[in-house]
Amino acid sequence: MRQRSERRAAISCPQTTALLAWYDRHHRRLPWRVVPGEHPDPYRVWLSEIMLQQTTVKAVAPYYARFLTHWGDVRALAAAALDEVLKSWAGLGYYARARNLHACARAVVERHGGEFPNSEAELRALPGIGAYTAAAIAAIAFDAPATPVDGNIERVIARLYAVDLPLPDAKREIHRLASALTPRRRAGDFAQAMMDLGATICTPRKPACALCPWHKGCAAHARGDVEAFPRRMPKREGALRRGAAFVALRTDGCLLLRARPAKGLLGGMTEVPTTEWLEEFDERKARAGAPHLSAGQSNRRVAWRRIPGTVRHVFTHFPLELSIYAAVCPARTSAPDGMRWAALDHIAGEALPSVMRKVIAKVVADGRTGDRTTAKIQNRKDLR
DNA sequence: GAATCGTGGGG
DNA sequence: TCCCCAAGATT
Repeated sequence: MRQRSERRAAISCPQTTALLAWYDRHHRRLPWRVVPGEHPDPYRVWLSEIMLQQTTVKAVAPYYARFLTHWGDVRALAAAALDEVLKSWAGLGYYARARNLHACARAVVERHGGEFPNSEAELRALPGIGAYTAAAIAAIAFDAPATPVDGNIERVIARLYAVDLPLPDAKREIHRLASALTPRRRAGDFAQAMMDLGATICTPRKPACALCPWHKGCAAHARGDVEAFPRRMPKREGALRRGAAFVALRTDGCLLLRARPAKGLLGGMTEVPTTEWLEEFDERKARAGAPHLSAGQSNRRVAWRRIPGTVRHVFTHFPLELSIYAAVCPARTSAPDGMRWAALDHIAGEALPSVMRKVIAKVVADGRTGDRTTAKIQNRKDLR
């Protein structure tokens, strides 16, 4: 972490003034923003900032609304069970955020009496709040002269000054440059103004420089190669991993599920049973890893059927290809240790990450499980 | 400092 | 189809 005292414009420089004026006219209307002049609820600012980490505004909006209907303040969220939070977060990705969100709510109640602290340092000490988010909350919720630097601001600043050093090494320099522009008053508006500028004008590709309040002083624009900034270090791509996933359907309309380990990839989320996901994948061995399902005394193993094709999914650091197996078993089939039967009618409420919904949807689309169960899930829309 | 950690949309 | 990357944090 970098907690250095930053130099700020004693009086707003012309650049700062111009951007704030632009923001007053062209700011985005977003669900977590309040009308100018009103003080935002720190809980809502925090909730939106956590959700917006590496996540688009469009994706966040419905989740934000749903969270507020369930948990209107930090005490309500702190009192919730983690499982319920994970269920509401399912599909949004980066699930450590949900675990930290819950831990943070409890920390705010226990350490701070249910009120968010207003200093960057205290915010930074809370779970899931890093340098960016601490500065963002301080500036937006408490109007403190802090300088959050997100991907938008990195791009805007890198272009404005034609920063040649590639990211992520340039982060320090970009933060210094952004700090120097941050006004003592309206720091929150200034930060949001740069984000809005980056999101609507100074976009990664095909920026609308003609509409930019900063284009006259923009070094990258003067050079004529705006899109070349920010420079970035090339990133290695992860090797393909493979695995098998097993979708067991019971004739009474239930699906076999289990919980993933609390930490790590998709930590704490729900899944259908799967093998490990490895670069070295042996389909024959994988098949042997299918859950052993038998019903009552008859003790006949259910047959697993390979669904043609695969399910592909791309995680941040590796692509995944899953072979899918399906089985239909009698209603009295019991669940193996550590697994449970979940009603398909309530599958939408399960903490299933997107990759698992894809897997289940694949079986549904295949549509050859051959009984009423198929018809039941084929009618469900929440699998997409 | 480098790896890990999701997902969906846009060009 | 492929590639980029979005209001980053944690270990």
